[in-house]
Amino acid sequence: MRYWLMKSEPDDCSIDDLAAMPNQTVAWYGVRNYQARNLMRDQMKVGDLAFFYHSSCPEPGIAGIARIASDAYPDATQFDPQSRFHDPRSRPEEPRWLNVDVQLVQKTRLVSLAELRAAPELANMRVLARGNRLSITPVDPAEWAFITRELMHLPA
DNA sequence: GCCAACGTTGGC
DNA sequence: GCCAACGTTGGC
Repeated sequence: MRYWLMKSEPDDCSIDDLAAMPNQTVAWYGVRNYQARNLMRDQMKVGDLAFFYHSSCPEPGIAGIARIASDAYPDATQFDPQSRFHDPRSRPEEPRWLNVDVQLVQKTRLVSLAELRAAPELANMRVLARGNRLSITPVDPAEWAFITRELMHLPA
């Protein structure tokens, strides 16, 4: 089992939006970066856990925990001309973009980006690396354990 | 709104 | 295949 961090703009889909979805599950649509797509396609497995991260907002940080709830499958928005994620170069017989489904495990207190940066234990965390722009990054088990136990105060 | 950093595009 | 120009991300 692997751990992940997935960025979402709360204006688009916040942790509370996720909680309000049927089954508390949402398709992680809109990924238009090949590295992030490949991680979903090749590395993610149903049952993996992910930090749900709020980005591009007044208080960036981890807002909850989610579970990968499906394998990767074609992202419907790429074929929707009304969608801002529409990709006219993608063909239904050979879809370019994929998404997984993500299900809420629990909302947590907001662990801010500043807190993450301040922890020496997280110095090598991928999402904190200089210039990182990937919206989906792997999280080491030790980093996961540190954040959930020491910052979120969840039982091990 | 600024801007650093990185990804993508497209001419050659 | 190179690489300059352009677009996007995302914190501040």
